[in-house]
Amino acid sequence: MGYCPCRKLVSDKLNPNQQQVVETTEGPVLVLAGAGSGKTRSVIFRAAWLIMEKKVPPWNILIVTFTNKAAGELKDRLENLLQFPVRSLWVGTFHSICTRILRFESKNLPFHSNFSIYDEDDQKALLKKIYKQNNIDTQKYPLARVLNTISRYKNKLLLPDDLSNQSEEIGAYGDFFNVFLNLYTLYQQQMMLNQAMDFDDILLWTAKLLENNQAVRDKYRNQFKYVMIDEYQDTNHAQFKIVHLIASGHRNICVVGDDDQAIYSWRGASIRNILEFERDYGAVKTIRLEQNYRSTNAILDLANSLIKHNRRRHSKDLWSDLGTGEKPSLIVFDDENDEAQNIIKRIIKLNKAGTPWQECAVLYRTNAQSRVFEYACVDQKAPYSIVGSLYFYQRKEIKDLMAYLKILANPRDNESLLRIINEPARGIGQTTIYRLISFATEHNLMLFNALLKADKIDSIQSSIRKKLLDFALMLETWQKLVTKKPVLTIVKTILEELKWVELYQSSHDPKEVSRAENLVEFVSAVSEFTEKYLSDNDKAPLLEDYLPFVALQTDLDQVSDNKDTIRLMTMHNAKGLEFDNVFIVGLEQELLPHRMSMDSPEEIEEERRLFYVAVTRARKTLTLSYAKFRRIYDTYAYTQPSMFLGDLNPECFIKAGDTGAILTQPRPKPKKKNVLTESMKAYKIGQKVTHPEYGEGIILNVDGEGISARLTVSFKNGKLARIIGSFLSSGKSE
DNA sequence: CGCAAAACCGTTTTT
DNA sequence: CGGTTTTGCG
Repeated sequence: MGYCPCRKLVSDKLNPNQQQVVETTEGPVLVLAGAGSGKTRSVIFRAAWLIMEKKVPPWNILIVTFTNKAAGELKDRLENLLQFPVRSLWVGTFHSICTRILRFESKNLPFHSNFSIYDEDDQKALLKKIYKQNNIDTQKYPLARVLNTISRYKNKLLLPDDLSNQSEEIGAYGDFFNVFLNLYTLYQQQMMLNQAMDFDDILLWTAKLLENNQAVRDKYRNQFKYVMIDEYQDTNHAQFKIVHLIASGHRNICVVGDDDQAIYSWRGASIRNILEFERDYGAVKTIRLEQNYRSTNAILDLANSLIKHNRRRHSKDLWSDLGTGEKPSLIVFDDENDEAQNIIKRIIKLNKAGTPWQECAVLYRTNAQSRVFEYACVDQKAPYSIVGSLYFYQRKEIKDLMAYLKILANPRDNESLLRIINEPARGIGQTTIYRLISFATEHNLMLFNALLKADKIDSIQSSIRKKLLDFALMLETWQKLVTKKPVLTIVKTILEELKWVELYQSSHDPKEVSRAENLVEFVSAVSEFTEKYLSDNDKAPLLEDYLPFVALQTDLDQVSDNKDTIRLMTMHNAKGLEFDNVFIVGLEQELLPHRMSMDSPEEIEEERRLFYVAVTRARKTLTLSYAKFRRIYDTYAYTQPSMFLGDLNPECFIKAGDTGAILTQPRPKPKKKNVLTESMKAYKIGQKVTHPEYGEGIILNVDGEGISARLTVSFKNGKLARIIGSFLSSGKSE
């Protein structure tokens, strides 16, 4: 292993500016990197350089990426380059890194190391309860607004106490503020009681810990001697603070960003962090990467002509030596179905001509737009993946199972306990729960302990007291396994003992049956996690290793990375990715820019940047489209083309497909529902089928008709899966 | 207490 | 439109 690949590779594979990024290891470095300018590559080489040339031990390096996926890829590529594994290197998102620190430093915090992590749904549920308990009007104080306000304060590192002390300085007065502050206070109290943190808390408590505890701060300052932050334009104040607390001592910090790609200001991100980098860290070496290695000039010209309409930006022009290439096109469709069907048709054509499916991406503004594309893919039998949708972990049954896991790891987590106290149904109703809570409050017990004393609650009739106690004892038994058995065993035990899968399976409601499949799929996900974990560790993961991972995991689609499928995703999700052929759809006013984001010039500029991000994902071809009609909720309405189309230099694209015919007829006629041949309709329960991947199986359930039917199939290999009819290859022998 | 029918309500984007 | 939460009855 004495061979050092770095020097030669750096001079061979990087341009002079990129080399500077790699070799400037000491002191603050600001890399202004345009889209496709090879910034990830520079970061990877820089890490390799530190390790190989500067002999920096991997555990002294911290790299923060924007998504878990990016972190995984970065580590893989780095190990690939180095030809040896770097287990001790810290690479991850702010949230995953902070969670790690918080768990480790719990003795210095008001939280124990197995604190729960609450997602947005959990937050809402908790806050709703607080509303109810305090008789607060949801209309007058909208939940979403309150949560959003809480989030904004947390990003500024302001807890309820800080607010009441300095409400004068922040100029917060009035009715709303008072009620809000009360809600915020109660919310934080409950979170503490439950030993739970939301996503913002994770950052906030890390920042507070580093700020207030010198020993801890020194420890991490010493540990992370070299810090690199990707997508710095999308960091918020809390994140800034965390980095600053760690890096302001040694000042070996390298941040990479592009103000033109800042698309998260709604989450508290501020380009201030880029603009003021010099002020924050002193003499900065600024390096610009403007050569684009991704797209043809036809695409870059269009991108440049778009983004120059933003006023607040560092002027820069991307250039590439990849030739002119094909001119982007703009296609106008009748309605959203027409758009989806035709785009997929085009992709199929590309595929027939030799383009892999995975080199085709459809990018849209809102998740809701994915549905029609999903249908179109099913209709036309094109394989697809929806990237980054929360689909899986957001499902009720998955969240229920997760609640079991959370309560086992963290018995103080009352929210999780209440979620599953009667799930699956065990005859514990609202009244009982109410009495249980009263008992717990009266005796100052956490709910779980109250449950263990259920036989002492006189107000509950004895048959139900027994049910409560049985439930409590069951949880207690499992709890004893938590530190001894791998998480996979725990999950399987829970499912088996509750007979949960069987319960859902035996339902007559196909939706319930699909819940059974999802539970089974969850086991696969845990199993997959276990395998991955074992490649980095010596023993199988415990529950406490799994929970933080899964709480911060939003896209399940890492799995489908190597699957050859069409990629459907939001423009936000496309950040950092690239494809040969990109289709940007729904370019209409109120969709892009979105109707919630067109009140101020700043918001419009952010929407424009979002469009810019989408455009710059394309390597070879770019297709833009909009529909003249679109259904929103239950009404069809005319649309207006996006104002951003007007920004584009008309010479940069070709307009096609607008016949104007539709205008003579205000309402598009409803599409004929799936035209199908008899043989295609023939899916029946009990029928034998063959799937290209899973082999032979028997249909357990049919949901829908024809090729778009969703089938529940039990395969010979033991797998239970939910499959779309068109993916089965044969259906004989009834 | 469980179940079915009936309101209800929501869509920006994500860690 | 579609999914979840609330309601009202057995």
